[in-house]
Amino acid sequence: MDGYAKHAFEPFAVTVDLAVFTIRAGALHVLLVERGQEPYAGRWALPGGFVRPDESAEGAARRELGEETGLTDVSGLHLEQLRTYSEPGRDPRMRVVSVAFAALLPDAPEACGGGDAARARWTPYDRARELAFDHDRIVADARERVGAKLEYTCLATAFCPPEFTLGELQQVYETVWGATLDRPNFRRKVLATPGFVEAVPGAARLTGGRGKPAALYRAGTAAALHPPLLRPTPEGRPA
Amino acid sequence: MDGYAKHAFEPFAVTVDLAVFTIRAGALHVLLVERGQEPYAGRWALPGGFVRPDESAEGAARRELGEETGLTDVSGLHLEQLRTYSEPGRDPRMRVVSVAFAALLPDAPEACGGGDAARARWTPYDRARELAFDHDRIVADARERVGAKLEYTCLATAFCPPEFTLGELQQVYETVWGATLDRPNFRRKVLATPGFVEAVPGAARLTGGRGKPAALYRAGTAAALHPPLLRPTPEGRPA
DNA sequence: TCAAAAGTGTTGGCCATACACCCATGT
DNA sequence: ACATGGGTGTATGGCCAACACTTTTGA
Repeated sequence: MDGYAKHAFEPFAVTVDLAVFTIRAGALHVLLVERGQEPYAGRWALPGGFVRPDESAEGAARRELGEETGLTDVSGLHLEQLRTYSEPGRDPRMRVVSVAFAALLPDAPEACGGGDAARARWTPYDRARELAFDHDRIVADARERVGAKLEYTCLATAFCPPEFTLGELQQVYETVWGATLDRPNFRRKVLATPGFVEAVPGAARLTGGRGKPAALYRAGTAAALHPPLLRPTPEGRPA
Repeated sequence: MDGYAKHAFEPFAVTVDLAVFTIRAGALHVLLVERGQEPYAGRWALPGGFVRPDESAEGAARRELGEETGLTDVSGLHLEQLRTYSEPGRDPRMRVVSVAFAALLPDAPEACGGGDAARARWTPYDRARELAFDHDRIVADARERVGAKLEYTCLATAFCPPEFTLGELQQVYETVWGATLDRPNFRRKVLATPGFVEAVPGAARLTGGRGKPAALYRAGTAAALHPPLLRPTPEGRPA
């Protein structure tokens, strides 16, 4: 931080890029926007934009999130800094350093595509390929981070509406991890963690027609998960 | 990323800040430099500097790490992006966005204080207070991250010289966590994790004069730790 | 009456904690 | 001889995966 003067640096542009996830129809989806101009015109990309002079990167990310999703109250949504991508040449025109964020939403407000992007669309994660710039990598990093964080934080509730059933919560895990979990054990683990979820005293909701109505829960106040809820070892890992 | 033009942004300065940790005399130390000019002249700060036009933030961090520590081969050392600090006003003069890194070194090359900093010094973590800018927060974030990563990665070997004893490795954990661990159990857990450490076939080294000579180990190739090595619950946590 | 989903009970095995104990070296 | 640190053995208890079972609804 020493030895700088006004001319000691070349100006950098600082942007934010957002990997916004939701779960729809049992599949992980990510919000993409279609680029209207070169470079990468017509290609899909992560939403994002410039950090303004008077705001932090977090502020910019939250503002963009609101603009792109059309959500008015974006204050309570989970937004997490992922990492910063700074390779020279990641934008062909100029030096752009981008602070990437991961955001999690409950099943999506269908409306999206406000802001300055041409179009916006929820895309199944598996089909979010060949994105502009280095966004393929960013979205892969974000997905890995989200998957890992489900293990040891209470993050999964961020994918759920304000009131949800344990079955829905379990589907979040199963969708993000691509694995199936044992329902009785999942239930016990969640309920055994104080502050993960809290029961809603009143009603019970129908699951989708068939089956016993499930109890409703709200997100609790805890942030960390002790002990963690580990994803099943994919194959013969020593653990 | 849409809608930019050469004038669409105010120039930001982009810097890196490094929280470089080592273990000395059984205590966690962090590398600090003394600032030679305003603001915060005379105060201690994290080493760091501007990202140059032709290098990434990682490249800048590695370069600064070499300059500040005097290490010539800095290629194998653990360097990890922590997060980016971008609050407006974190530097009183101008808009500076800083990408912070955490680095881990084996017991320190005594020589430090090259580069453009006035002086540099290894400081016990507990005395690294009232640093310049928001560096108090950065160093605290870095310490927390390192402590957490010891649980589920093989990172601890980054604090050790190329060949080390299990006792030294255990001291890394005990120092960073501020807890004592059971030696037999620690040993078993480490050896039960394939790729964490590998035995050095040849010699055994004296521990410091007294005691039975300890076997030597090298860092293995594994990155993750399954199952994790959890820090002892400080006090009656439900886990 | 059956299917489907929620929820409860139970058991067996694994692992980790705690601690006892032996080994090798310097003083 | 003893202190010091390295290393091995072992048993108890807790946790968890697996699965059987009951409950409540819609069709």
